[in-house]
Formats: sequence, C-alpha cells, structure tokens
Amino acid sequence: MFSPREKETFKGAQKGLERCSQMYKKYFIADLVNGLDRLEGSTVRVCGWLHNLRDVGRIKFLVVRDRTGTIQAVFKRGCCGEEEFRRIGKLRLETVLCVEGVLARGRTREGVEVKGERVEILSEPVEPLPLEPATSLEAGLATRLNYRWLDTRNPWVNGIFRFEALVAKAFRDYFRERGFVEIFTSKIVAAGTESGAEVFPVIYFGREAYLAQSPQFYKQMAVIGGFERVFEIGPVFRAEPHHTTRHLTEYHSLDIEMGFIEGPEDVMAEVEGFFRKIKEYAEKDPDARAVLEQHGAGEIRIPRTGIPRLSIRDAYKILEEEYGKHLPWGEDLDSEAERLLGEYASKTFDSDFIFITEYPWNARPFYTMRLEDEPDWTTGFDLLYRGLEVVTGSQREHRYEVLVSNLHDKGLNPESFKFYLDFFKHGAPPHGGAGMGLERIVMQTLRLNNIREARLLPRDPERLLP
RNA sequence: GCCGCGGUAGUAUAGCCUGGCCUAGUAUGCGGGCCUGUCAAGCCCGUGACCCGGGUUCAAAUCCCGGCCGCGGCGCCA
Repeated sequence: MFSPREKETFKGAQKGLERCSQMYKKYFIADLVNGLDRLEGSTVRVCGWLHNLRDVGRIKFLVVRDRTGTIQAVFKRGCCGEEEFRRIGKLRLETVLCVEGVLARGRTREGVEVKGERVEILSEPVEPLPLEPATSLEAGLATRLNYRWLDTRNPWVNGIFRFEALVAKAFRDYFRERGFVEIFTSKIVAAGTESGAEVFPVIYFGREAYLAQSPQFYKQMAVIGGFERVFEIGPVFRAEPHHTTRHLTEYHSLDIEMGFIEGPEDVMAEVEGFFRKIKEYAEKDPDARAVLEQHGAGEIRIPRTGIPRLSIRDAYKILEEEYGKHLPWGEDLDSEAERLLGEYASKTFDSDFIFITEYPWNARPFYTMRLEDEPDWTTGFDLLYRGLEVVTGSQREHRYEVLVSNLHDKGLNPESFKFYLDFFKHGAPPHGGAGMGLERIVMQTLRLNNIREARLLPRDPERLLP
C-alpha cells in the first residue's frame, strides 16, 4: 500500500484545480506533428495525458500523449509566472491536461515541439499510479489487466484495439460488398447450440436459459428466412474452464452464412476473400501499418494462387511422413498437429494460411453435411492461420430427413432440437457458412503471445473484473 | 477439469535449494532537494514488501499441508 504521507500529498493535489475554459479538442497530436508546415508559429492547444516530465531546472520538458502520439512541450523560466512555473515542474505523470503554446520546429524525435505558455489541468491522479502506461509492458499481464485503463494508454496496447476495429471493419465492408446482410441475433437462448459444449446458465424469469455459445442456428434460420446471405459480429460465451493462451470464455465471433452454394468451396472462397481484405486494409491504412510495424508483425502472407487446401486425410499423411506424428485415421487434429501444418504451409507454400478440409464426421457437429459417397467424412473445414485454428466452417445439411437421421447417428434426440428442425420444414436452400474468432485473428496477425492481449476486458475461468 | 511451475514494496526483480549473518538487496515509481535543451535525462536524500490460514523448529521469506490467485501444458475449441 501507499504510505500515509503519499496519500496525504495526493489528497492535497486536488486543491487549486483550474476549471477548463475550453473543452473541445481541435487537434490530435499527430495532426500537429504532421501539420507543422501549415501550423508552425501558430498558437495551439494540446490535450492529453502527461506521459513524461523532465525537469532540468530552469527549463522543463513535458511530454504529452494522446491516442495518436506524443509531443514535447518546453517551458522556460519566464514563460509564465514563477509560481506557475514551479507548479509545472511538480506535475504528476498521467495528469490530464492541455498545454497552450506556439508550435515550432524543435530538436526532438518528432522534429516538433510546443513552446509552452500555459498549462491547464483537467484531472490529476489522486493516488500514486499502480501501473505506469509508458512502461506497462514490463508488468505481468494479470497486473496490466487489473489496471486495464492505464494499460491501454500504452501505444503498443492501444494499437491492438485500433487494429481489431479495422479487422471488424474489413469484415463488414467485405461481406456487405458481397451481398451479405448484417443480422443481430439473440444471445439469450433456450438451448445450447452444439451438444456437449459447456454453456453458461442464466435465470430467465424463473426459467433456465443460456448465454449463446454461437449464433449458428439463428444465422441458418436467417438464410432459410429469405435473407440468403448474412453475417454477424457478436459475442459468444463458452463455459469451458480452459487455461491456455488461446481461449476465452467470452469472445467475438465473426459469422457468415450463405445460401445457394454448390459446396464448401464457395464458403472457403468468401473466407479467403475476407482475409485478403484484411491484408489489403492492413497494408493501405497508415495507422494499421504503424501498428504492425510496432508489433514487429511482418506481412500477412497469402499466396497469389490462393490459400492452399489440404484434405485432412492428406494432412494425416504429411504429419506422418514429414513430422513423424501419427494421428489415428478419422481423429480431429490436436494443437500440435495444427502447429505443424502451419509450419508446413509456411515452408511449402510460403503461406500463413492453410485450409484443412473434409473433417471426419465424428469430429463435427450434427448439422454438418457429409460427403455424398463417403459418409464418414464431411464438408467441414478449418482455416489455420500461422498454425492456429481461426475459422471453422462447412456446408450445412439442409434436408430435413437427413438432419433427423444425422441426429440419431450422433446419439442425440431430435425432440430436443425440434425448434431448429422446424426451420427446415418449409423450404431450405442448400447453404453453408463459417465462424471466425476475431481475437484469434488479431492475435495471429500481430503475433501476440496471449489471446487476452487481444481482448479489452478478457473473461477467463478466474477473471470477472474489471 | 487434470498436470507442472510460481506468489517478496505501486511495478519488476534478488534472496528460498543448503532455516539464523534479512534490521530483506536492486531498479523504477512516489515524496523532498540540485541542475538552462532534456528526450528511458542525471545526481543526492527519503518512502515502501515476504498472498491467506495451519503445522514443524529454539528460530521460517526460506521446510511441510490446505486455500486463493498467477503463468503455462493437456483435453476441447474460435
């Protein structure tokens, strides 16, 4: 804890707080840095957080930070009253303030500085900082998450979420362009989507309900309901007690579902188009480029000829022959196998991505369409991104009788899926779709080592706050 | 859920194996002082910690047990 003296000092700090005379912030710091030619010599107002303070006696340097960058303000003795000047040297880090002064060329990293004339304090910390944004990456992730509002002031951290927003935009833009309609489905549901997976129960006016673990059934309903092609960005909830670097109990799913397809290849083509869109945006958008650079992420590699496709049966062979890893025929891939196949794609195809297709029936949910002549195998596919599963999709079974028999085949009772089966009774086009993990895409693109980094407020089996 | 490792000032760490020399070291932050161009500024002074509970022992940060939390692996998944 903080010493009583420290606390006492901070209590006093609130006195003498100035009223803010002018709230609107006209320029971001990057605007000033980039607009030097136009703005040099004019009086500007820089608002943000006090990132650093270097007091060299009769000259004081304030580094002010906002979302877009940092800028140095210089205060020399005589710039303002003696008392004011003294007070500037005593400012605490992360004080929210506005500096007024003349924008000038300067011997700084940015090549710009503000000849400070006045400091307006908008808000001061009331206790010593538990985490310093400038160096928050030196702290453990748990500590950083406990003080996320300080952590996200760090540009490296903030960049993750600006990039995440761009991925979401790429998703919306791409699928709208492709004729998909955005839908918003309920997250309070009466039954779990896929048998076996853990759900969070909620009490719904005295009845048992669950948080949706996937919009799967509803996006299919929307296709059948005449929308033909739909997409959704929404939270999904999984009550699995994972302790790994790639699982969350709540994450954002990017879902698509499309009608009138010939096969799973039509879905894969759209998924691939979306990842090309991310690549395009990441390379075009200056902020995204800066974030990728700052994270040392490197380029997103998608072969010109297309993302390679590999049937899981061929994958078994490659794992056996190239890596000496044996998986029983018809088993799902484990995480090591996914990592190895990612490596294989990188080395063989110079690709960060590889589609694994025709997953075995016993590893896929009942609504997956099986291959016509090989019912032990399905139209189900995964997309591995740098060795991690980021997308799962398939053609769905749209024939009512086949769905019922598939349920039986899985040992499930069609009665408990009646509400879903009813969708298929009145004309359902052949369709398919995919679900993608937003945080996983961001994690892989920026090469983060824990998915919690890619989630503003992560939830895991232990963490429920902040 | 199972398995492994861990928990020391606000933060990050040293010390733990081999109990006593720990009045718990270091860096940074925080508080005070000096300094006319710093840019992870520098220098001086100060402040502040052994996760919780039980046990072993003359003696526990150190050894043992339980709990909570953290990091990671597995299963499962996006």
